[in-house]
Amino acid sequence: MKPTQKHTIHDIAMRIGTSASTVSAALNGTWKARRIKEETAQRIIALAREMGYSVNLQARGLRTARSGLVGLILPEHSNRFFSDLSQSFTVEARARSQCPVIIATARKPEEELSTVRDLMGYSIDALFVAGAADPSQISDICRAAQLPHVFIDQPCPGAPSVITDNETGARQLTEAIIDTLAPHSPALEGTGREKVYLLGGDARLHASSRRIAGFQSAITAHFGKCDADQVIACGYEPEVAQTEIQALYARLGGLPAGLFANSINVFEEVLRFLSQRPEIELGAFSLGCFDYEPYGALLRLPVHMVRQRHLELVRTAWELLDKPGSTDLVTVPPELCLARPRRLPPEG
Amino acid sequence: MKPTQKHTIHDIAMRIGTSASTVSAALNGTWKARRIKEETAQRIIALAREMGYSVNLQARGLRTARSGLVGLILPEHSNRFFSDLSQSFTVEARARSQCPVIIATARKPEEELSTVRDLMGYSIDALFVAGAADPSQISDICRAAQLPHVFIDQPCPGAPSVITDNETGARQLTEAIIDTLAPHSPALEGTGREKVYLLGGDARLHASSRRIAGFQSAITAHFGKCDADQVIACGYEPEVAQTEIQALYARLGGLPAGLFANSINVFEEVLRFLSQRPEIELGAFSLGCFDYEPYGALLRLPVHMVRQRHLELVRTAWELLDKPGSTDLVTVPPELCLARPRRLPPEG
DNA sequence: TTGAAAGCGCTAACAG
DNA sequence: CTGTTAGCGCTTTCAA
Repeated sequence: MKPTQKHTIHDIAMRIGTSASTVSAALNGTWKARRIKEETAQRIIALAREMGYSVNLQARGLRTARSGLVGLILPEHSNRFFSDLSQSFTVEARARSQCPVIIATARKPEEELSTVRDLMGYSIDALFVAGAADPSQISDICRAAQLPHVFIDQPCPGAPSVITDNETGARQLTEAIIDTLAPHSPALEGTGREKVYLLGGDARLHASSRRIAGFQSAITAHFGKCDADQVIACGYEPEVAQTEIQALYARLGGLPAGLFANSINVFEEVLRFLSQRPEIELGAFSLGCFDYEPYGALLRLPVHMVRQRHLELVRTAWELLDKPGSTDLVTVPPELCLARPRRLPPEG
Repeated sequence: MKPTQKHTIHDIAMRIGTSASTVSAALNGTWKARRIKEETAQRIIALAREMGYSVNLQARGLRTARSGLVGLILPEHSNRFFSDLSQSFTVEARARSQCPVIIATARKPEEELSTVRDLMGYSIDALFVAGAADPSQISDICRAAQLPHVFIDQPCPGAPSVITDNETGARQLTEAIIDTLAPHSPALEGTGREKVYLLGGDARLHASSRRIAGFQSAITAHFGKCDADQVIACGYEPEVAQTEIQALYARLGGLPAGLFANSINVFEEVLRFLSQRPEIELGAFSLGCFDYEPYGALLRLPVHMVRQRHLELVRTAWELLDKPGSTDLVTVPPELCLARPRRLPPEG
């Protein structure tokens, strides 16, 4: 109960009357292989516990050229998806008796690189990279240092990557939006208000382009065509999204039949806009979000959501690491979270 | 551009034609103090960069008995407050050129302790503990190992702690709820529906008890008294909170004039309940939440919120660490996030 | 202005 | 079954 000073294996060796290497073996579990007498091992272990001894992992790491640390870099902590990832990563790391080191790099390429270098200085055993701004440079550095690494969410050409199946997810989400469309109203025909729109995202990015493809395929399957104006890939900036939703509303002279919000930020802006509209308008509006936010389920307006399977992503990433040399791009289907049906029609 | 193998200061020393100690000094910044010729230092630095060299921090740490790592343990990542804390902690750590190691311990005391021991094995330079389930044991271990540590959010007697000023925050939140109460309706007098209630939390916990005190003081100041039944400290379990809100509604025969949700979980249950009520009932309902959730501002119902100042908490914690031996309990006032006034009366 | 040498605490041959 | 020895890569006296 009072491990006042830092003890070393030598202290223990001395008190037991044995050598440091025996103590080391007893304490790190290799004693069976080293044919240490069971009783000796137990005595050592018992004393160590009594003294409150704990190994110096820096020393061990220096000697073994490993560290027991596994890194995860991600853009930010304050984001549901990434904090879910952190959670899963922590659980999986500990299950493998590794110590997770999670660092947010603010979507800045330079910060990503310097963080990677930092982590390499600590001899981390592996690096996970989620949502990287600059995947290939990171991969270059890791490869040069022979550091096993894997990308999550944002893939890297030539390096093992695991991402969500954006196209399938988008198709399913679009179908759900279509399924909850209000009954067809001839009055709206030709106004553009009878259509479903996709808002947000950057068509040049891998993820967005797949989502757009999924959206278009579902729309075409159901309506026979998908007009160019139904895809508003205006990026991820909240201000821009807000402007666009307002513009769309003005152009159509009201809400469209349905909307596919292509990211949590965009969704937030849509809600902000909707919170200013009279409830009556929402009655015939079908909304979906490609991202997950539990509060979405608490709105009075039903919202379909797509949720990335963070645990699956992390587990798959670890598996990719286990078969070295792989440059696979693995895809994990997301989870579709359907809104419960509307309970309270606007007329109360 | 191709740092293929791991280099050491000896490699550099050899190629420059100098000694390892000179290289070491040149690279770690002590070269001025060691009176190394500027030109030598620069040549070393240039070559190191060219070779893509990076120090082995485990070796440095072993030698110096430090590590450059600072730990933060917290209950979970998937929680707005804690992920905000992680974010601030990361920024502050990097500003001090330390490497943040953030680990979630699932509110399990054993996991907290084993994580602390793990981290101590890596010779972390300091430990931050947020929302600990078992503060005093953690503090004991740290003190025994002479590891500087500080508690955030959940204080520890006898150890430096920084927490939010719960009483003031609760008083302000209650006042905000009172300020937005619907005009007094004589019909409700005596039914209990004219009162404001506090729901959730555990009166035995430090934080809850301060919040209850703040609530009662604001209520008493305004109404002249605060009945015992106005405080429903039913814990943090969502199921229980859901039951309680339903029971309250049944008992009063409708929504009360106002409600103080004493945690994010409880708030979520309140919203879940409200999402099932017709909008017309919400017109005369005043809601506040002691916690912050950005989606709260996107609801059609105005919600007042109290937000802990995560950056302030982290900064203050770091300051406490800088004046060693302190066992202060420092309090940081929270931020009151007032709902914008109701824009859309129920009649649309 | 610099180099040599010792050693941080541990592990892993290699001898016994 | 166990002890001795030789480092892992770095920092830090101490001498020169």
